[in-house]
Amino acid sequence: MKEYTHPDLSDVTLSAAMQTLADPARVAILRAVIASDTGEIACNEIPLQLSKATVSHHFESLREAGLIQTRVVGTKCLSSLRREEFEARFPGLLDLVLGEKTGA
Amino acid sequence: MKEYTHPDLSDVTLSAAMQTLADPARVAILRAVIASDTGEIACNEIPLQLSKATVSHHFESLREAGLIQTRVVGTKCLSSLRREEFEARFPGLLDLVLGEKTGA
DNA sequence: TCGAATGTTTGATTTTTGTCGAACAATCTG
DNA sequence: CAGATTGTTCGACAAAAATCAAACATTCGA
Repeated sequence: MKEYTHPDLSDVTLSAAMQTLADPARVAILRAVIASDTGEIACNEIPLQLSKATVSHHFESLREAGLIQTRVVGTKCLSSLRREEFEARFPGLLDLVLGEKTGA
Repeated sequence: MKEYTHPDLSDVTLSAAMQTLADPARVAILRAVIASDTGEIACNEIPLQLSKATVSHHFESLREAGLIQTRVVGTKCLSSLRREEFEARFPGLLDLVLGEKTGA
């Protein structure tokens, strides 16, 4: 549908990353990505009671924070974690967030 | 001046902690606390161009996130890190934030 | 080619956050 | 006690963030 741009991790500030990860909805999205069979997930497969506009915005936030990358496949766009890159930039942060009990 | 309450770290959510640490001004306060000789610092000793009302609010945020503890000494109140407790609750998080280059 | 599926974008609204000045409260000191 | 010092609290306000519905764009499939 459109071309997505993915920032270089060196351009992502810790504050920005923290802010992005501070929202439970976005963490839920990350969990859903990980829980998927393929490691990729489409916007409409997210288990959240949010409008698709809102979900789209959250995906954009995650993209800008260097947490996910998105590719277009037909009419859908599949997002996956940029785990290694993010880990290299902010060691331990992602595991800390994902390891937490849901809802925390 | 007043009695401060400090939450049990088990009542602090990761989201709340992340949100608190996502603000550069609050991180700057934490750095100032650490850089102090005694490990304690008063509100008015913070190297920030912010009104005392704003600084007071930031201290409150840090307190509610379990990051600092504050005690009253005469007319001033001295705040110090709850480093071990916070570390036990969110391992690695504080070091991640403090290790980052200023301004990030 | 037409309709269905999938997201994005726009415009609007509501909430939350950061900020300040001014008034207030508590405590020390002279 | 009077004044100075140190913070807190109270409005107020602006900026940012989260949210939605509706309109739009793109692509797949029949």
